[in-house]
Amino acid sequence: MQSIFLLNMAIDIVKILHRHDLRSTTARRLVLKVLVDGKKPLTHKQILQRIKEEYDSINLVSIYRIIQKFEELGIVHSHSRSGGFTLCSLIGDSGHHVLLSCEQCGKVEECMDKELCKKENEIAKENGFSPTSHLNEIIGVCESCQLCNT
Amino acid sequence: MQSIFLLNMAIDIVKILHRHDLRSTTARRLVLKVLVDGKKPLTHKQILQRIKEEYDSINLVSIYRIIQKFEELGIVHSHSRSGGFTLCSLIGDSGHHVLLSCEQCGKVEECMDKELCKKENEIAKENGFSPTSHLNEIIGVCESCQLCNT
DNA sequence: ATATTAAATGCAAAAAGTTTGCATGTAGCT
DNA sequence: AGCTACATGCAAACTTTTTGCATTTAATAT
Repeated sequence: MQSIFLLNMAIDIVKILHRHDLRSTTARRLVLKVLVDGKKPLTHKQILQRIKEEYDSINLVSIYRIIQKFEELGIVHSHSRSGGFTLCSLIGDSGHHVLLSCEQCGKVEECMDKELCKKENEIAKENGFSPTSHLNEIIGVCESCQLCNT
Repeated sequence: MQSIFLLNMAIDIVKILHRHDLRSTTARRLVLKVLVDGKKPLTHKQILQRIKEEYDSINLVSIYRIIQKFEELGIVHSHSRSGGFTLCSLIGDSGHHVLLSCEQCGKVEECMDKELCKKENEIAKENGFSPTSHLNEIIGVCESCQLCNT
């Protein structure tokens, strides 16, 4: 795999990797770049597709391993969903991940909410749990599908 | 498959099925009974195991189909989790499902919370979503594992 | 620059979960 | 009891995810 595109890759990407004591490999840079640019949760396959379209080909297995590593280090969250796929999203510092998934068009959006996070920590506490992370999914019908239905 | 145990099966089970216009088959009664008795989320395989242990053998495929049907009718929720398995739990009328899963011992508890439900509906509304259901998972360390760690 | 070494990747194949097609069996009804 | 539509079992397909091993590569020292 070549690294032609390394030059115009945001420096942050490499920084993030080094900050976590990760070797800055081409595959890792690409996965991270796609997640940053994507600005929304992606499945492993989608990550692969985007990398293929925009850059070069890498192996799906590597994406699994990279995501796993990123997750261990707290760089991404992966969220298993019914239907047999898993969404991966960057962990920001803006609070708590909530997935809004439309049961009609299948679109998945993501939003953040700090209050929800707080509330969940309370629930954890009430049950004797020491929380490390949360996952939320709200299933419903999105705005555009609601309009179509009328 | 015999129906020896049909006699001492709570009448509610059959009622629930009929209320949803479902044929009261042995397999469905067993799945429902195990979920009711279990009082906690179970995977498809766990449901199968319990049925095998306590009653008779049925096919895993049937469990998948039964759970799918139950889910369509709003009798159960299934919650995909990282690690490649899906938990099925009865939908009660006590509010909102929250899974508390311990990352050390793997134990999964379930609790209900109406406020969380309300908060999530607000979030959905803010994002133009018309919510139909929610899923929550709080990952952390349970009480007993915390004690072991000290 | 080159060599070294531990770590990361690619490939193939296995493993696990889930779905599908089809023949058979059964619940609910007459 | 017989009919019919629906449910189940079985085998096999399909999808996602994991694993083992040989090869390649990043980071470091020479």
